[in-house]
Amino acid sequence: MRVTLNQIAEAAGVSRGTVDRALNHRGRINPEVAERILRIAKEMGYRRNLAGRALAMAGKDLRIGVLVQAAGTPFIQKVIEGIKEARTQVREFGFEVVIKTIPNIDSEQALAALRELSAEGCSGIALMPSEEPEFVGLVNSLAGQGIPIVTFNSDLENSGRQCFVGQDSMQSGKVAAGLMGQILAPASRVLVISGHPDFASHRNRTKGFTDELSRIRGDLNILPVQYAMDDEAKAEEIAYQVLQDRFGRAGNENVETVENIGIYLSAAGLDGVTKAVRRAEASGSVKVISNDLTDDNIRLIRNGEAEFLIGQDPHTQGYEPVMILFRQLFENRPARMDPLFTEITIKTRYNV
Amino acid sequence: MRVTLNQIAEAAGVSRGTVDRALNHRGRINPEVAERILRIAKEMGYRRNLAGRALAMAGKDLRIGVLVQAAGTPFIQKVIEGIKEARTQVREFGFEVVIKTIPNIDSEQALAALRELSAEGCSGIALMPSEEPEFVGLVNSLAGQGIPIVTFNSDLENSGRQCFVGQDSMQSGKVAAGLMGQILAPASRVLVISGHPDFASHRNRTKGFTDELSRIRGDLNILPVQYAMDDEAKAEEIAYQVLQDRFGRAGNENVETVENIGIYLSAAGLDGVTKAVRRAEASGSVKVISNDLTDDNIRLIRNGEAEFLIGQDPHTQGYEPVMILFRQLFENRPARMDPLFTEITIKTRYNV
DNA sequence: TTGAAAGCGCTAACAA
DNA sequence: TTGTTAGCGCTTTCAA
Repeated sequence: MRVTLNQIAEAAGVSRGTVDRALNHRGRINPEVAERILRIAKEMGYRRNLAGRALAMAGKDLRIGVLVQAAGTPFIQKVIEGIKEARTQVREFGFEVVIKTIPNIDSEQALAALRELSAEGCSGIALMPSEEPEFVGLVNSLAGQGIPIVTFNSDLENSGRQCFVGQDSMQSGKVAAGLMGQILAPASRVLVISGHPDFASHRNRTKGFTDELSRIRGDLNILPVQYAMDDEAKAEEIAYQVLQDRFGRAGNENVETVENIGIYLSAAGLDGVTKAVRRAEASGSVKVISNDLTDDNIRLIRNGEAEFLIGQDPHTQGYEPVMILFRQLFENRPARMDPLFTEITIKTRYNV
Repeated sequence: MRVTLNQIAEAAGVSRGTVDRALNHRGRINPEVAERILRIAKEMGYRRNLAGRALAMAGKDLRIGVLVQAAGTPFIQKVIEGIKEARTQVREFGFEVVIKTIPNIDSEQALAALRELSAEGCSGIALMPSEEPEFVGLVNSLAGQGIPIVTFNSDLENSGRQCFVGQDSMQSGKVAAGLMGQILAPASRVLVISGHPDFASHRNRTKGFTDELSRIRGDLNILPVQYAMDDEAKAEEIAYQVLQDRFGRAGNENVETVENIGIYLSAAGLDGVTKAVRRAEASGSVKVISNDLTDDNIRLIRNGEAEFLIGQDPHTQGYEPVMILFRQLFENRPARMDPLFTEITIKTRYNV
């Protein structure tokens, strides 16, 4: 049988309550007694039993709030799956997880939802932030009240938030650059299609990609970045224009077969690009690398329409923020403060 | 406050014990009553509280045994880390995890260790199997006694084991083939260095690789597979012989710069190959893909000595078997029977 | 600063 | 077949 608080109490000649105070640093205890108890506990090989703690705390109605924006997108759907998995785990200990979703990115709605979470008495909140001053103000105010805030997917660096869970976007772009550098023939052209210039993660991926690729492959011709605004049709047009340029509308006798064209998608648009490649009849010499393992993208890569997908582990982006808050509120251990960067995964048609 | 057994008992006009019997299908209950209770529980939105269960079961001294072979190798070290992480989690519920390690692969010692675990009264066992009849016999006998057995890293298909956690080696070889196919110039030569012909996972990776690569890249010249027996010096010699063949000892004026040489390591040996490449002064035109994210390999890929590493998630190979057994013994839910293949990860110097 | 005691939700042994 | 009851290890309130 494992060592319990009672056994330590007996060995130390004090009550169970005193042992609890010592072990959990609750104060209201004679420092010397505390020290002695700590020593005895160590000697006896004491390990806390979480079940006991959870049960004793069950009356407290601990509640974790989660605010999700852009809940309609396939990527965020996967994040939500992660949140829900964490919720079922947390629930089994008797605690609640309240999820508020907003279909798009909307700072008004985000602010309202955060107010609701606060009003509902959440003891910790995970959120996809808005950068509006009022929103940031509320985050800071909540943090000031001792409610830990964890940002996910997108960060809010200069705020009272405790930590961030999400991707290192710059590095994600570099990973793509490394791959592109491996598969393109000398002197090939490279087209970069990004999502939205206002979106930090899209910007950073693009920058990481172009910086690194020009560094390692000076021979390549990297075309100016174009923005598809997360619109498949737009992505298709951008890609088609570039492919056209080379192969001509009705076949071209001067095709150089060695050189090829690389396309990097730092946001949505793979479906559009696929159509453009078909339309331009250029499939043989185009190498495509895209972000995000959405169901559509997975289908496309299985079908050979892209060489690589770069993933950012959306499941973890949902799961970990909730669990970080849970552990912190439930156990009494020091909180995680440093950002948790999710793994950057590389997928081909063989391991997707 | 959440719904509890007591509340259901009250609502149903029965005792808590009866509700427990109904909800956990323990029998000794009137089927109609059980059905009614189940219905009421559902209506009230009952969710079990694991903390309560864990606490009530704490006296039972539940013990999970783990048998690890080849514990000295860097790869298995990572597996053991996974086992230990699972152990700390399981311990917090008051249960024990007993780990027995054997430095090498040794069926005698493995058998002895399994006997010990059995004698120590483990309620579930995770193990890296031996294929010796006596070992298999003991596995079957334990399974027959209702002790669930989970194999990991290496499987024991035709036995009473419940499920397997490990890699799909054949697919791992195909992933490597897909990458090699992307990065090799036309008509290049490919050298495959495997570990041991008796080792199923090495064999399967090699087969997956050569089959797939010859399928997708008929132009390549895949040399006969050679075995390095997990010996770095041997790997170095094999690689050096092949590289020699082309570049000559003291430089060669007829080097064709377009064509290159691909080396696939389906087991250990990257350090040796690296040395061979240096010795042959062939670094410019050699493309290396190796298995396993050992610390040495990570160092080498960071240093640019290989293009890709294929990982098999050793942490999960240790963590999951223990957790599968824990969940199964602790909760009363249906057990996992189908193999759990760990993710095949692709790493470059950028995302390792 | 310390002790005593109630109770968290559940299981299981025993009684009916 | 059902009810009763004694805990499991811990937290927390109240009293000393």
